[in-house]
Amino acid sequence: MNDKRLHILRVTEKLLKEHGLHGLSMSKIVQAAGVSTGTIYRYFKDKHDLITAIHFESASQLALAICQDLDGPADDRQKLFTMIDNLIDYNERYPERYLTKAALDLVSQQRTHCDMERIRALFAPLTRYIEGGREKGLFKPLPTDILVSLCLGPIEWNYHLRKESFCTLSNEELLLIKQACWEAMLAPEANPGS
Amino acid sequence: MNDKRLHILRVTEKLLKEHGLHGLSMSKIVQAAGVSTGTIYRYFKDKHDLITAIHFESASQLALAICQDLDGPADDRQKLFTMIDNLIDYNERYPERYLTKAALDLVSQQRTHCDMERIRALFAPLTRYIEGGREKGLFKPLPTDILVSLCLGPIEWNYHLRKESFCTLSNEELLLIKQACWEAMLAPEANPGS
Amino acid sequence: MNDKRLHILRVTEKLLKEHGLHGLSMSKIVQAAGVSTGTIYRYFKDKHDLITAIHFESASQLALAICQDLDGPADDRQKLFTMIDNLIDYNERYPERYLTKAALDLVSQQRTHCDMERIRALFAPLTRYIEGGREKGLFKPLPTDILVSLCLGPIEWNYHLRKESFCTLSNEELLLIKQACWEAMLAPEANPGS
Amino acid sequence: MNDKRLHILRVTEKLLKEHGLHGLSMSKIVQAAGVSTGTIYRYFKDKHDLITAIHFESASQLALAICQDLDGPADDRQKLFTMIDNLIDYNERYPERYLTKAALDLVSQQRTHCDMERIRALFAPLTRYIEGGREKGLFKPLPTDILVSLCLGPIEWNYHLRKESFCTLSNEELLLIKQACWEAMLAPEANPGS
DNA sequence: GATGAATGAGTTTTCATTCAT
DNA sequence: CATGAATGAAAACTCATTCAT
Repeated sequence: MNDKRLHILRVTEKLLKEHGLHGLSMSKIVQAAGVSTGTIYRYFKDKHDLITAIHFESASQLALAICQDLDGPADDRQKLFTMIDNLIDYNERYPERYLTKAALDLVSQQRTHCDMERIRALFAPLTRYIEGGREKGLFKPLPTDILVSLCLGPIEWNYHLRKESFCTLSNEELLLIKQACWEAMLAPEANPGS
Repeated sequence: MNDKRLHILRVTEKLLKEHGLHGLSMSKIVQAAGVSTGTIYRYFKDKHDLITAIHFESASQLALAICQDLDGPADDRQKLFTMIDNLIDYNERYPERYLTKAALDLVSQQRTHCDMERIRALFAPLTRYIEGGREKGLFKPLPTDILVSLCLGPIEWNYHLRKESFCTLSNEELLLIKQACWEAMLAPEANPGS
Repeated sequence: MNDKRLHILRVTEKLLKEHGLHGLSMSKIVQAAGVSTGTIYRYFKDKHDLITAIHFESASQLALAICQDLDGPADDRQKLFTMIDNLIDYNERYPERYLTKAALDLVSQQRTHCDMERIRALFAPLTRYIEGGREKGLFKPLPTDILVSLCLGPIEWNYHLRKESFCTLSNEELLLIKQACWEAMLAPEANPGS
Repeated sequence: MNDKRLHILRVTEKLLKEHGLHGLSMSKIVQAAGVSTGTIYRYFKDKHDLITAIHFESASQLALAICQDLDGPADDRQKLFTMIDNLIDYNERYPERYLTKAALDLVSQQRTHCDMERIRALFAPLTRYIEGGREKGLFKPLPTDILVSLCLGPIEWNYHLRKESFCTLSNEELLLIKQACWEAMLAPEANPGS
């Protein structure tokens, strides 16, 4: 059944968050998941396959979380604010995400092109948003990656450094931050003050 | 001599960058460094100690690189531009740094308080810069960590995702980015356009 | 199966007797037992655990050997003679026992309280015999340990020093010895000659 | 100087008593003795040589301790009582002796014939005592080793089992024990009561 | 399909000993 | 004579993977 596959994935993800890739062994998974050694190899070719699957799941979930409610009718500024809220929400709910991501990065460097494409597809709403804004002349004339870094990078980096200070910020402070991220992307002409 | 300790550190760092923590074994270090097994254990208590030492070195180097030429007479905007240039420089010269950092984070979560203090001290020029600006009313009234994330996060995150596109950017594009990072920190009243 | 655990124990014991704890290595056990490295670690947590298990087995066997046929209807003097015969028999059959015991003592000093209790229980017939005799006024009014040392100590010490001369003694000589051990325990009033 | 050799011997002996042979490493000796690695190898050919030297020292000390004041004018019974007192004294002062002895036995099985002869010579007063008594018809017509086991074995075995109960015994109890050891050796005709 | 005992190559670590200074 | 850094063979132990049941 696919239930078992999912169960193993969930348990492994939890162990990764707790102990990191270094410190993850198949026997720990076996113990924690309550299945037998052989069973894991029925659902995953080998350890690498399991890790890669988790990487894919993790990236997918992040994409889904960020892009939630993005294609609605709101204006562009509001859309970014929504994404940032989504991102903060996601990070607060899964506080160890970045550790996991970092661990996975090291293993799955050779992740299949196919997987990359599927993940990229899940981020499509974000890409569309950025590219749309740039074409309208609203955002700076920079590569998409760079624009994404300008508007979401500060939040991501902050969580990466594990300064979990966002949840302690007041609404005014959060607004200041969101406004800063928004303005960072704006084209000079769209941002007359600078 | 301390030469040998340093030599082992350098070789290990190189191996870490090439194969990740995952593919690092003491015997590989022994071979690559041209020393005997026992020698490593003369200078480092065990593998963990060696990894921790590299982490410390790595963080120190980043701090030194970023804060280079920061205490000169330049104006605040120019100082940030210098730091960003330093950061880009450093990342271009050590393109695998983030892989290493990510790997190290997973191992050295329990790094000693003492080491943390020493690293923090190396970042002091950056901290002083941020706090000075905030007190002058130049920067937004936000915690230091957040301000650092706003001005350096975009670059860091971009490198973290290994989109090594900065070196392909034109000078105009780089200027746009730096300006965006600068404005992200500025207090609303200091940034009349927003 | 528990067969394998027992097999490893037996093989290890043999190696201990041949080379002492000093010359015992896991790889020698692996070779001698014809199992793989990992298998040993399935049945014993680590080397110390294996040694401790052997200690326990060894003490159990000694207790069983000594106390054999002790609870029968024989008179008290005959009972001691039986025990001494058992002890000599056991030592002749396992001539290296003391070497093993000495080796184990050094390692298992911190053997679990639980194990101690189980071993003590196996010696219960001996203890009962001694205490019964003392209460009857037949044996000297001394602690149980001391009485045991008086009646079995000479034989034990002799084997400990590896003067394996008992087997070369005549029946008359053996009888003299046994009689001496018996009289050593007797209360003065029960032993009118002294 | 011979001072250094003696110092190393003493320190090693102490370590042996504390941790057993298993757990004794040259580096521990180096640390505890405050000399350099090379120095040990100036005074002892190798580890085995060092252990053997300690064995010899240890056996010598025991012999000296037991045979102290043995050649005086006292009667035979009093002489045994003196030896037993000496033995108890020695064991109380060096409570870990047997552990050390056991450890050494395992290593020095192949101790040189020459050393054996020298140790045997140190026990000569004891041997003379036993053999003299036997020839007089006072002791049982048994081999010397056996007679030694009969009169000193109980005490030795008791200490071997680390029941350090002798120091808690009253003088009457001690007298009972000594008397028992004495009688154990006596020839039947010399011990009319049995 | 599921199990988990068995495998053994590979890893980390120890430690007696040597030798250049 | 003394030192202690360096050595490297050997030890203890791990763990991804297989396969008979």
